[in-house]
Amino acid sequence: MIKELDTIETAAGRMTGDERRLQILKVAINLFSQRGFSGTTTKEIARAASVSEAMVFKHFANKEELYSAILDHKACSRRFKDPFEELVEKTAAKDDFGVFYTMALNALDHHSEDGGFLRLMLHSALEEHDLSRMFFESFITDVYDFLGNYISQRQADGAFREIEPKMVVRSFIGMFVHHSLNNLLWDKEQNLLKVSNEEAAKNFAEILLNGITKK
Amino acid sequence: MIKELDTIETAAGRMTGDERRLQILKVAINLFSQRGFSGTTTKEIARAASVSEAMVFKHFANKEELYSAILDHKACSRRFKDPFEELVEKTAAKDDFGVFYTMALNALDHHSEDGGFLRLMLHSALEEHDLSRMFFESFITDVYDFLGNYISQRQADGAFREIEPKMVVRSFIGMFVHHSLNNLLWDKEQNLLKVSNEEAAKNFAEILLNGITKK
DNA sequence: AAAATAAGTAAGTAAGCACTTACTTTCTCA
DNA sequence: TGAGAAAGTAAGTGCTTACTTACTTATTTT
Repeated sequence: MIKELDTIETAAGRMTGDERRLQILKVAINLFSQRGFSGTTTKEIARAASVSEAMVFKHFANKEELYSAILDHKACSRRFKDPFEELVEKTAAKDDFGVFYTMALNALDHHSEDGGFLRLMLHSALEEHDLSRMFFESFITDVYDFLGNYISQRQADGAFREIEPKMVVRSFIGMFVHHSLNNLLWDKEQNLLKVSNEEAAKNFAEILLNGITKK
Repeated sequence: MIKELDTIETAAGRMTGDERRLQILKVAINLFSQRGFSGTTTKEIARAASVSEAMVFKHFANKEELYSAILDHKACSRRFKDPFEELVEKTAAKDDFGVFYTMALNALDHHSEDGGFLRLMLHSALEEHDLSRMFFESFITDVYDFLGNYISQRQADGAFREIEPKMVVRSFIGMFVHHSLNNLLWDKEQNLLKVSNEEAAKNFAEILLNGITKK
């Protein structure tokens, strides 16, 4: 909302084509995440990027293509694979708390750093755009596989109770995603519940682990 | 999507003012929940209600007021209080599983019966409309109080571990809300995870209860 | 059955939308 | 240094939007 200005990195002035393209893209990401696709006008995008509307259409054939470009940008630029790297050691060490804590904390930090990301995902899911569908198919299914496999393995070890692993994954993801959604949409001032991401991650991991370990 | 026709209750024909008003409102709720506020045109609403656009504006001064009317309608018509009644007995009986199971199942059933409700809430939250803010302030805070108090009480009984009750409530709500969101937005065909509401509610309640009871 | 009232519409209006055209300014390098 | 290329714009285009006006039809009331 007040962010409109700081996205325009170096005031105005002439840029190279690639610079301008990227700048328009970033401005668009910002606006789409705030107002959604149909709620954002190309005029607003141009204004926020301090260029004429014609420049927007020089770089992107139409509004729809701008939206698709966001998909490429977010999909490429995001380190959607590396949170796993950190987790692989912890799974190897069978550090149950470490696995769940790290997973939750990474997600919570990502969500609070880049609130626009969640908003964008929600908007595109509601508008039934490809953006969230592709994210879901490429990333979320991986998370379910990764965590699901770990849980199965620990069940085989006799460490965890017998429950459908996917139900466990869904429960856990639900905890921190819903927490981020609350902070982003309904309880921005955190009147209802104010905790650090570390504290939240710790609580979520503890509840879940106690919930699934054998006594 | 295919629903457009069955909302028009008795084909066309002349209606009384109140009947027509309600019919337009229902049609609007349907469309707003699918496409959001800025994604829905007054022309579409009129078409879906088989009346002229002028009729829409005879009953609602402007598009904004239509949105507000939805708030009144949903807030009044909903039995936002009675899920508690069922819970009160269970809390009185200190039936821990019953409390959490019933809460989850009620919510899950409500969400799958009326998918439009969740979509409407999300749209209005993203668009920063009053609809979801009022729902949050009137209903969600009550849930936190109700469940939070129960948890505190059971902690005093020595039945539950010492954790911030509100963190427990958030964890639990997260489980089933996220589950509904998944079924509604990302995994409609339930390829990733297919369970009945009863099964899901049972699992959520068990995980949470084991997660917070003293050993 | 005439007068009054309420339900309904066809055909607008001005502003806003995504997108284009025709043109100017600034940079680059042979 | 000057020609070609790329960055930039002002001022449109036709269509869609939320909303209105001036009128017609059906139902009640007396």
